[in-house]
Amino acid sequence: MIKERTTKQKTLILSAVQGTKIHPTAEQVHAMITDVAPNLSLGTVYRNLNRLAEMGIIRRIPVINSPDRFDGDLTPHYHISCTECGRFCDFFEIDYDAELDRTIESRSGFSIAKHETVFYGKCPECKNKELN
Amino acid sequence: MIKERTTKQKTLILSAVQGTKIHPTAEQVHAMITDVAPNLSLGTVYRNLNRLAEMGIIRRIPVINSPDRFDGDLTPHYHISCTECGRFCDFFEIDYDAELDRTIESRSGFSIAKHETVFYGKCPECKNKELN
DNA sequence: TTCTTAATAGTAAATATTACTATTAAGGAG
DNA sequence: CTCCTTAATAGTAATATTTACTATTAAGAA
Repeated sequence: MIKERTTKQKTLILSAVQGTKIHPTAEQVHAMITDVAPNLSLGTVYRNLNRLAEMGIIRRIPVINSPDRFDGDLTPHYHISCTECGRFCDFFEIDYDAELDRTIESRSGFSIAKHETVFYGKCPECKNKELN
Repeated sequence: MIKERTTKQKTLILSAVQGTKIHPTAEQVHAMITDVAPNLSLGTVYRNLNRLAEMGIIRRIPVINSPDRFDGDLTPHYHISCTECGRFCDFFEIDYDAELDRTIESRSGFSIAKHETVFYGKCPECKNKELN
């Protein structure tokens, strides 16, 4: 019984997301791949990113003033976004609070799968630029 | 010296966002207002929502699989999103962790203005539907 | 190797958002 | 209150961003 085929495109897209720390947008994933697979279409990128995210194989992260970003690192962690330059990076030093999910669950009646937290501020570089 | 004019449209848009708990999208804000101001254009809604959000008068909340939502309630609080039906609501029972912002700040070098946290899961209604 | 059909490429279309321009109107100055 | 400057709007076009559609390709079971 066939359910999910392993195609070159799907493999490329997944490894592109898993092989970078830039948290690429769909457009960026497409650009990263077109040199090795010039015919790979943007629609295919979107379709596979969506599916991979739904399956929980990659993460989708919505960000203020940015298209959605994708992260191949499933280790629960938070992100920081620079509101000046758009720089977007991991923050591992504070642990993901899984306890929080259970608390919300018991108090809201929802079943909670996860939470996404993004910190917004100015990166060191952009802070410096403002001094000039 | 003029800097910011108070227009009917701007006032309407702000009070629409402040007067609801549905966390409307830009489109929804527009729909909420067109009965009292039929000529108010969608572009004006976007322009004002963006400005109000930049000024910190309202909040913009990006959500997975949803257009950005706006919240007139500036009280720091978190949100829950139902991944089945898209229902989106406040969760006040857990306090916003302002401490977290200071911790990230000192460890990352960023200056942090805030963080946005959205919990994802299934609302009680959607949980029930699945049992059938 | 054959065959079924999931998945793709290519394209069109829908959705979401921003930009542009003639016109309107907010509000300071007289 | 009236005039005047120009910020802001309406209306529209344009630009993302994302999804849908269809003929064709190719994964992988038999």
